[in-house]
Amino acid sequence: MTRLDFLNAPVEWAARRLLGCELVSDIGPRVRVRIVEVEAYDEHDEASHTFRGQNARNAAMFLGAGHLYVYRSMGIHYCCNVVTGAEGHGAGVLIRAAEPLEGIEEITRRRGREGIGATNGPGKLGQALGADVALSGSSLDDGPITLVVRDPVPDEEIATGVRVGISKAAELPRRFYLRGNPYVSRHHGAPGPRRAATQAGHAGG
DNA sequence: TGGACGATTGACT
DNA sequence: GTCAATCGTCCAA
Repeated sequence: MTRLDFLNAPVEWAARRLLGCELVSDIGPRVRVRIVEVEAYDEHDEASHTFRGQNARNAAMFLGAGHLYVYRSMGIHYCCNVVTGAEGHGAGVLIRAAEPLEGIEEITRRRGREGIGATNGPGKLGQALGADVALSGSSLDDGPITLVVRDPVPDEEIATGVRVGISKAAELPRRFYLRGNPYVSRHHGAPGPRRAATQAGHAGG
């Protein structure tokens, strides 16, 4: 039992609950960021790494709520996920973007750039936190990267949209972000944060 | 054992 | 707006 057991819940609820919470990395000089954009994935989701069952890469996703899952994207980038749900279920929340709160100098050093562009994407955030696959499976309760739980964000501040960069189940509205937050990622193609609020944001309220 | 692809980013036009 | 970088994992044979 840990203070993160509340993440043992439906992944979409957990995803919304994680908005506004903070991630603290003590891998190097302390870095602390506030989560502003997430996406939900679970084992029934064709776009999820866990859809085809457990394997060596995604084993961390089956460890249960409160663990960290890190994977490599496009052979280059590292992306961070918060594992949710019960042990053996293969559900988690991708942290897509965050707002730097502490250790901004370290983030700038790792990223080679500063400002909004330093943490407004999943690969960027992974680099800013110093994450890599060696951290996959570690505990977010007392591991090198920890989750700081904050008060829930009011529903009216949460926008909903379709997920980014996937080809399967791309229509599912399982992306959640803080409405109007400048650190929410922008990307090519699909409706971005500004338009999603009017096009795909019905579920957000 | 070999071929295709990916929960992305950044540079260039 | 368009495209290259880059490599582990998965699926087919």
